[in-house]
Amino acid sequence: MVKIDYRDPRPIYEQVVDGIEDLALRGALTADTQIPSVRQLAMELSINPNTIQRAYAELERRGVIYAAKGRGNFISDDIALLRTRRLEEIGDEISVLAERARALGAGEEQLRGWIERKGADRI
Amino acid sequence: MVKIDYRDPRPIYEQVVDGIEDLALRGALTADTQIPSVRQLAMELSINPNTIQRAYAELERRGVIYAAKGRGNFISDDIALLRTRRLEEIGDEISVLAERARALGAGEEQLRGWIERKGADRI
DNA sequence: CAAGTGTATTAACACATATAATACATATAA
DNA sequence: TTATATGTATTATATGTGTTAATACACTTG
Repeated sequence: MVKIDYRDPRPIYEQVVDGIEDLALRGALTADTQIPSVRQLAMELSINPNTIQRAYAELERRGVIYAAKGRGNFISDDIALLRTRRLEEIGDEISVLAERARALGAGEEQLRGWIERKGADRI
Repeated sequence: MVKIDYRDPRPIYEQVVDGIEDLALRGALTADTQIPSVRQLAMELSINPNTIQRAYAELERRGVIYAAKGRGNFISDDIALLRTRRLEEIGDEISVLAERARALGAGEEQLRGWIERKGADRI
């Protein structure tokens, strides 16, 4: 479901949050799909249940999942809205970086080069 | 010289590092310019000298400044090299973000819009 | 009823950040 | 030389965050 990278300086719970949010936004997890229970994912990743608990609480706060006491946690509907919001955030980040790059002397063609498709296009 | 934002979650020493590095890379501080002494900047920002000490040590490690015992700290030469390196980093960040945006369904014209000049062009 | 679920609480530990109080060596100006 | 300002190092303390640990309770399902 998710992978923890211990060389990543970010806290574990944040990696779990981002990992599951990413799966949901990209459509790998569809609406109302059940995700692993707190204890189950804690076992799988060999970390404390409280840490998963915290990650799930944050995912619920963000509207990525909803919790049903006694049943489990499930991917939320309205993922499309979250995806739109996330794209806006990414756009803002790119704009800020572009502005900074210009301040350091980057040219327009250099900027265009950075957003060109990079990786080998696997079919 | 630098401003501290206490709503910024980043540690103080990191804000000082980034602030001075930014001034140097953008040319607001030129080579061999003396920057405030450890105690002086600590007074000005109302923070502990040890915190400035740590920031300056990091700036020296990055090659942004050099220290002369008994004299003070000064902006390094070879800022041009650092600027090039920083631009490469920004380029990498933008590429990663662009890739993520595509994965979430962003189109090419949307990506181009994000890197277009935004703020009012002050002359 | 039993097992699995979410949720809450309290304690303990590790680590990073920041402050505080000194101390020492070096450079510069009086 | 002396006084002052500089960089640098050390030790102690406090605080916040992240994480683990051990429970406990309420709810749902078979």
